[in-house]
Amino acid sequence: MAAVDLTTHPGHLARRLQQAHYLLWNTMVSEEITSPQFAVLNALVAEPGLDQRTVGERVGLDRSTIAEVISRLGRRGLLDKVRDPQDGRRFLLRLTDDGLRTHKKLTVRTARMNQVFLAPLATDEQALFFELIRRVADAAEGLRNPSEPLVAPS
Amino acid sequence: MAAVDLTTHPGHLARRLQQAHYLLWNTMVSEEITSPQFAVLNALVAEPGLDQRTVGERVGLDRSTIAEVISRLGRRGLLDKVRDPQDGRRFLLRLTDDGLRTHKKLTVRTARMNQVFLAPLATDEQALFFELIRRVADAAEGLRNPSEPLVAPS
DNA sequence: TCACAATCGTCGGTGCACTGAACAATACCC
DNA sequence: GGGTATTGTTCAGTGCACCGACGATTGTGA
Repeated sequence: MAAVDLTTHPGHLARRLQQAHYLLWNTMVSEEITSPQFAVLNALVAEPGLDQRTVGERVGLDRSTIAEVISRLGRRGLLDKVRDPQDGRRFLLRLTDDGLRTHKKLTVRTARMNQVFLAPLATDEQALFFELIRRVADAAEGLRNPSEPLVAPS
Repeated sequence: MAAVDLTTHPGHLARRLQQAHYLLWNTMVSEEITSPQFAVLNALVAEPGLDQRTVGERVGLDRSTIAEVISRLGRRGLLDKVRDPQDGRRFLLRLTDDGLRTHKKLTVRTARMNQVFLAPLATDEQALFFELIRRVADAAEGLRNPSEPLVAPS
């Protein structure tokens, strides 16, 4: 009666998109390393020695989640945690040689997977796909922080 | 060095999009009922008396996940599970009055949330947004079933 | 200097999502 | 009619994702 068409609900579409990606990742990239784990490896390739919180910021994960992901990567021997001698609250993170190798290998496979994933779209549509999703995600992300005012509050 | 730009990775974008949606849903729709739970309510408004597996199929959840979601909705008194007298394996699902009321209330709020969520896009861009995501998700979903052959195998 | 606030990490709790295995009920086929 | 396959549900295990609370460390201001 009053039922709604979920195909016009962005949340539902986003969930389905992620499921589809999860499926393809598992078959084409790795069954061991997940996509968020790869994102963490990638962040540490770009900026070795980051602390945990900053890595979470880079890849878009909160403190609790990033702690678990990092703990799994550490258990697999892909990264090292060392206390920051300058600031005893932080752990400095750095990839091991194994971590670097893994990142390199997965980078190749991920590129292949992305091609397959985006194959249904023409090249210009792919660019649009990225842009539209990014705009929506950025805007919603912006609603989270109460928009730091341009003028300092009294 | 060999780090990759995650903003051109559809999986990463999909994850961020869903996080953004989760955030907005929590603040604008409900802190109790989640988006997948609403999808289940909606499926049962459209087709009362479905069994668990079919509901999962409608909303895109596997058997394990749908079982948990339904168990939570049942615990909240939003739906009833009854053994199918015709087929003792199934449970027939039906919303309670409370479930119907909840669905109605959330439908209104969800519509408002979708407007806010999609506000960064012009109307024609929103249509494109839906179409592009749906095409990618459908295609990947299609890869899952090994494409039932048109000609029966020997 | 010393109390107070901010920051980093951890822990507990909830919920989504998948796989693989087990179990019960039904359907099918000889 | 009875053995076998199929189907619906559940359970155990793993992993992502959030929140709120807590302890430890650092930074700041009176």
